Amino acid sequence: MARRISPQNPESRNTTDGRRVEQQAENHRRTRKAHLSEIAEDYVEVIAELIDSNGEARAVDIARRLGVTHVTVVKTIARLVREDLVSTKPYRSIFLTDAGRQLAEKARHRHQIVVRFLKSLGVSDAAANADAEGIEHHVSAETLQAFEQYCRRMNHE
Amino acid sequence: MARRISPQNPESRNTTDGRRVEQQAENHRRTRKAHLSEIAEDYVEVIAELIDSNGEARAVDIARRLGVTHVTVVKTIARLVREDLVSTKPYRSIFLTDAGRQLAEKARHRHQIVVRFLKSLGVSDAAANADAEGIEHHVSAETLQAFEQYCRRMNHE
DNA sequence: TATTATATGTAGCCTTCGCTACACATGTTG
DNA sequence: CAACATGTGTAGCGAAGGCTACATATAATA
Repeated sequence: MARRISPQNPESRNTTDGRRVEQQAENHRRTRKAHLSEIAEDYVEVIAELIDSNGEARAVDIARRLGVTHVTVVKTIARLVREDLVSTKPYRSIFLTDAGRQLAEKARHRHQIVVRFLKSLGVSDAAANADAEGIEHHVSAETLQAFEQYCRRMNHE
Repeated sequence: MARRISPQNPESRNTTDGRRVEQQAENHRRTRKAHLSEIAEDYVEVIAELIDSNGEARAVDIARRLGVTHVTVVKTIARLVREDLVSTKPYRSIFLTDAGRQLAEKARHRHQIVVRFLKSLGVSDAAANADAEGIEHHVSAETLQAFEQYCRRMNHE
């Protein structure tokens, strides 16, 4: 029976390795935390879209666009109100605060860049749109800039 | 007071628009669902790493690498056992099933491609590693292929 | 305006990932 | 082998996103 190589010992715990492991942990922590913001961004993005096209954002429409029930929307909106991204009044539609509008703008901007970038790479429209939905939330400023640069290079030949 | 543009009417509900909205909803649904697999992939990836380097994967080591407590690991591992990705015995370390090993291999492969791709684009090592952690789970087969192709083009000068 | 259709809200449930605190098993070492 | 360190397990909590079922409010229309 294969027993422990380095038993009960927190793996090869030299400092170099420890730092690498801590870095890895930090990346995972960041990614997990990002997940909370992702949903917030999706909501404000959709809300901004709806306000632009319909003049207002109603819970049912948000629900339809996100593919959830209106109950889920109501609950999540409550969180976003707590976080001061949107505001509501009972039985009235949903508004963005200044912070919410800013976040929506940022999200939309990033989203567009990612889509454009993927298309420039030769990815189909459908896949570009689908993948961007997931990717956009995990792109650092540095990477986003690299995406933009690539698009520019492609356009200027 | 601004009243409804198109009151009580599920937005401009012509068929064309309806299809677009349904597509958007579907993308969001997929992205949300992906989140469950993400965590599974992170776990099997780390477990595979640990088995390679240490000969075994212990809960504490997984915890350290993912930046969570061992309790969280134990709980999540229970789910992965239910999903037949890993197997355990009380007070023994953690093993991958065939399905788990396969998933780990796939995840690792994708992860490497994404990192390599980002670096080829000119992104720093740190950012490439950090962003890949989030991006890798949202890259479709088609996009992954585009990434690989780009890397190949870069290497062949 | 009364009826009906649609939107919003509330109650209460599930699941998942987090956590702390404490109990118990296993390994290491004097 | 006893004592101590370290790893594993369990109880019980919170926050979030999801849901169904039902109640209530608002809007459209006969």
